[in-house]
Amino acid sequence: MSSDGTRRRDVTVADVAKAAKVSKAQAARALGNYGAVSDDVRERVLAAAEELEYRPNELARSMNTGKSNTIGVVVGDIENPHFGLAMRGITDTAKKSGYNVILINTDEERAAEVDAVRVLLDKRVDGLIVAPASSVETSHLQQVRESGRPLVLLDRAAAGVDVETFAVDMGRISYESTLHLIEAGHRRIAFVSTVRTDAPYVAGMTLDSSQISDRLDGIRRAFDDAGFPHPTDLIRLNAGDADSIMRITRELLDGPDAATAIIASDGLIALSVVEAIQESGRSIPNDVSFLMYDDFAWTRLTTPPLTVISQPVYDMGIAAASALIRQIEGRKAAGPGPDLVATLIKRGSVGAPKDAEALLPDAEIAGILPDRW
Amino acid sequence: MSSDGTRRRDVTVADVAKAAKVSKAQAARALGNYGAVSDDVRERVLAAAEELEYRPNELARSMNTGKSNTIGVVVGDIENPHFGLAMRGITDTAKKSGYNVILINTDEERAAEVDAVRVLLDKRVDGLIVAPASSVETSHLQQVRESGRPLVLLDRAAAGVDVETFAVDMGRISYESTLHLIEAGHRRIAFVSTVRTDAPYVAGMTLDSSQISDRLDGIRRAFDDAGFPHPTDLIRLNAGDADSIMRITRELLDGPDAATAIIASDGLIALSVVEAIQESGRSIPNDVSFLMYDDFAWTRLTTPPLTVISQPVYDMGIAAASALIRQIEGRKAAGPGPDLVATLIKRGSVGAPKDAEALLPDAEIAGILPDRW
DNA sequence: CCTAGGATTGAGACCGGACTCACATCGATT
DNA sequence: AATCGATGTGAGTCCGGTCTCAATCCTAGG
Repeated sequence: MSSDGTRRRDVTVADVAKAAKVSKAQAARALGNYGAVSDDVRERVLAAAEELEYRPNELARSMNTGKSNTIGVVVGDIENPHFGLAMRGITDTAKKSGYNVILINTDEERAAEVDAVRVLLDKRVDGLIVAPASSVETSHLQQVRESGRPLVLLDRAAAGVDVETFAVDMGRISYESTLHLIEAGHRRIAFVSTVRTDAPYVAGMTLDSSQISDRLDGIRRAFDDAGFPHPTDLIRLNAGDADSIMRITRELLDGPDAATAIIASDGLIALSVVEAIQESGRSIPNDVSFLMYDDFAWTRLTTPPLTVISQPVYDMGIAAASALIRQIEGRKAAGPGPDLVATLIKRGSVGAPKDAEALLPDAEIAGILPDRW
Repeated sequence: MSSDGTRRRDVTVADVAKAAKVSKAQAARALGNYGAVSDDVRERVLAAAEELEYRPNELARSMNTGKSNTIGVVVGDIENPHFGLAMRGITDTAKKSGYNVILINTDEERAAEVDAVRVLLDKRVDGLIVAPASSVETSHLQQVRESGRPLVLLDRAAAGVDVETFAVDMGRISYESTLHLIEAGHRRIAFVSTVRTDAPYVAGMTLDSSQISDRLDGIRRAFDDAGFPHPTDLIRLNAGDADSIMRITRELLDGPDAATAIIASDGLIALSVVEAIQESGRSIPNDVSFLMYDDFAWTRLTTPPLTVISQPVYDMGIAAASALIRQIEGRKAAGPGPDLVATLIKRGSVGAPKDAEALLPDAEIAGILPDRW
């Protein structure tokens, strides 16, 4: 056991003061390094503190400074390396400025998120970084706003919550990527996401995730601009666990009207989609083309290496934390934040569809492609 | 900006009490759900609280209960999915029991870890889960012990720190895996780890990481039992970033005495090793066999899928958090914890070495293999 | 030598809850 | 009707710091 007889009560300033034979106020001043303290007193206090192994109680300190030097982070799933990396950016930045991080995982459940936000507010964090599970039901975030506590959003925007948001322009990159697929000859392009919806997808509908809405918009615009109909039957939302994703993938690839290309909405989905493709005996990109969000290191290791949409996740974490801390400390924004742009990294998983003879790299498509391509 | 004129000072029990026309004590009782309160008072107080949107200040509460309902977690690298998953186990478990988690990343730096522990102690966390960067220099962990605050170790043991530790038996699984490679015909088996050492490796030396020491012991024992000399020249520690790992891998595969099999000490190392192998134009397992720690989903996606050592990381997180919370709440261990055993999952990345004609599946080896193989 | 003004210092209030203690209140018991 | 135990209740203390304020100490200028 630990007990060496004495049940060690924490050493407080009062104890140090007594040992140094000064008033509590003086001891506190010497320890806290504020106010006026004579060298003599300071020395005695510091010596006593050392001797007694005094450690300040941050809780008490926070109580009357009103600052906890802690920021709360609410994400859907840290198990997802996407958030793991963002988290890294956040903690690295926080540490540099002397802040700690309380992390709460919501499993992408709004109820859990509401709870998380409340708990963090109750714990008097100095500010919050939230990756909102829903971009629509955001009353709890508005409440944060009203509480006056700084708030910053990560990864996704939230309707009616006018705060700094650190996310990439999904519409743009989605458009660009879809065009890339269309240019390769694909018309039957599927999109698989775990975002939950009650109603089936229709163009322009409001989804719980602004991110996904934006991506779908990008896809639609690409098809529109290319002059082809957008195959909305291939939009698969509500993809849940690994099994369900694999099932969906098999469905997508079966039948006369099968998809010729699949876009996976995140790294976790990608794993199951690729696994299902491989299991079905199909090859990428000969039988199916594949494109995914997030450039994880392992995407270079598959055969062929995967074409991905790289997002500056670590930088997003840094930017979010920096901005939050700036707000906490009441400083004005020095300038526009860093450009958080996603880029399409073309590797080997996108090729021409099998029935490629049906199409040609027509001027019609080439015409709409930006010059830099 | 946010100010609607009033600089909203937090609503306190005193405010609620006044609004409900009762004493502060009564309001506190009604709100905190303790002591004796008449129905009438309770109703009025709760109504007033609702009206004023009262929220308790957890800091204040923690101050005089001495409980913060927060546990501190110190890991080397949250970006590493290994810890991401463990973290998930921890947060899931903590949430169930009403605890929050403060996460600190140490970058595997001991100084940062010492700091982290101190900060968390100062913040009066109720307990700590640490994945110690060093299994040797553990004075800061002993101090935690002395402070009387519950402590639990994750992933790695620490010398002189007698607390519950949740890690798999690395010696056993390393032995088993090495035997698997030896049985396949390998004699030149390399091991790549990022663990830092000053001196070059010699058998039995003390490393900063008990985990790696145990693995190396396992390898050595396997070679001993199989009756072959352990090629210590292929033990590569101090592997740093991706570039350095790739360089090391190339060295390992070059020359007349090249390695015929490589064991990667974790998922991050594995990525670079495999990339280097592929880049060098070699194929797995025809030119090199490969084995790695941690069964990440992507390891099934490479060609061939990789043979891995699966660790119950999520369960380790759960077990660690459960045990810690049990200690915090002063309960005795109900029984032995769950068995945290690693298993070798044989997939396609281990084959016979190229010069396989030199050897045969001799009885000598078969003899030492456990029956269940 | 005297005094103004800055440097030191200690007492005590305060942050926002939890909790102790002494003092009602009240129905039930005998 | 007097008594007793079980509630109810409010005043006030405490947790461990920060910070205000008035008092005291010095030292240099006059």
